[in-house]
Amino acid sequence: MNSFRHKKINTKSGALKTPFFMPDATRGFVKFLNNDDIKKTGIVPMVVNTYHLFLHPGMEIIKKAGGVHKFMNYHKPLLSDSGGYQVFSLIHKNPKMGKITDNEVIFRSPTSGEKHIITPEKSIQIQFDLGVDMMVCFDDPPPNNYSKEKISAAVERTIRWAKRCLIEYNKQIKKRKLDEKSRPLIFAVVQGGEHVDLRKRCVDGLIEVSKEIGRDWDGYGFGARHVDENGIFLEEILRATASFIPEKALRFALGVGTPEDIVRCYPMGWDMFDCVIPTREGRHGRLFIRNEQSKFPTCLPAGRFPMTNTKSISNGKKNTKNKFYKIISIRNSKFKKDFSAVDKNCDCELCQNHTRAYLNHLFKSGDPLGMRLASIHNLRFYAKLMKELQEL
RNA sequence: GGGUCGGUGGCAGAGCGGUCAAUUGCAUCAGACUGUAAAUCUGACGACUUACGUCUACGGCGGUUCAAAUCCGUCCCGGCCCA
Repeated sequence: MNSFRHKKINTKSGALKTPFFMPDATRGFVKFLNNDDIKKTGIVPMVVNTYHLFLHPGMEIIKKAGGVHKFMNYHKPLLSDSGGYQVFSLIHKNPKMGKITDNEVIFRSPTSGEKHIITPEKSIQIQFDLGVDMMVCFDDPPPNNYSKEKISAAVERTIRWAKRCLIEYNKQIKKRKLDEKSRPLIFAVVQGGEHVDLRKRCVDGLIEVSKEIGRDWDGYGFGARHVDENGIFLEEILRATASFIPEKALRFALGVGTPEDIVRCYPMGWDMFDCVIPTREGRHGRLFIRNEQSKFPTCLPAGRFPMTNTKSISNGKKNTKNKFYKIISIRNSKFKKDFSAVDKNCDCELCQNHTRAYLNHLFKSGDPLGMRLASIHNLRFYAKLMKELQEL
């Protein structure tokens, strides 16, 4: 079953081989890093966010700049998230932040309090204006602990919205005279929480939509959270959902994840990943280090690689045994006098030039340089991990 | 020498009779983070104890009071003003 298919996809900004990881450049930048930093990590595609860029700097500026690539001066593949996640992270988590109706979502800007209405059509229009290479349907990702009824309602809404997105997509393609080569790829999103039957229903509904409208989805995303409330990876849900998705479509595990989660998802058929973890954890002083003793990835295809849950249910503590990597918190006092490299086998700017003691000092001093170097290191870790997966 | 204002936990700085082992910030020590409201957030932070709790603490000593970081006396130390 674990067929390691390496798909090659073509976008107007270049080709990509799966699997690949995209860091989140939500507002058009990866915090603390410039394009040269990104390039040196080996990372190529990135994710930008429709809602955040719509708010600031606003579409007038982006259009005037000639699209988000030109604005960022980043001319490699970019995927835009639709703003659907903000329905979850802003509104579902805090109803004061806006309102969801069947027709639209009213967001209250977290910064200004200003109200903005996003509809599926508007999200797609914005994404075309951004000029990205890959776009995502506007969806409604409910928290996994909602009742099954509520999650089912979100599934149906997500399907209805996907239809509106696809209609708008076709409209924009026509209006902008785009062809197969120049059009952005479009991804539907599968909701359904922790319910396999709802995930199945969602994929089926999305397939129906594509038949009805007469255009296949280029890919399907796994929506909402892929871990339960205890942080336990929803292995069976991810596996089942991947199996429901049409074989030739791309499978995008939105928001996945830890290195461990990515490595687990890939054999299930997931091709693309994005996550804030490498950069956010980096900014918070947590550095990923490859475990030399680990036999990964050579034993991965055989399915014998230890895929321990990050947290065990019984005691809530981390199980780091047999992991192929570990994480150090560089702010911990034990690194104050540690003059070794963060990872002596790493070729990133941090590990090649500085000691743990120095990075500890940078973090203790609160200087942005520490956060930059840590982000670079973690992205380098992810880039190398993806390369290994690509070579399986 | 006279006057005056002050001396509080690693630092800064609240409290000005009981609800004070003492607000808050910083520092320190841990932890969390999964389609980024995150350079954020949470917890611990006098000693001993798993905990209940006990002890020692608001410059020193001595008073007043059922009760003092808080009131009084005195001494020591510091800032400012006058000689």
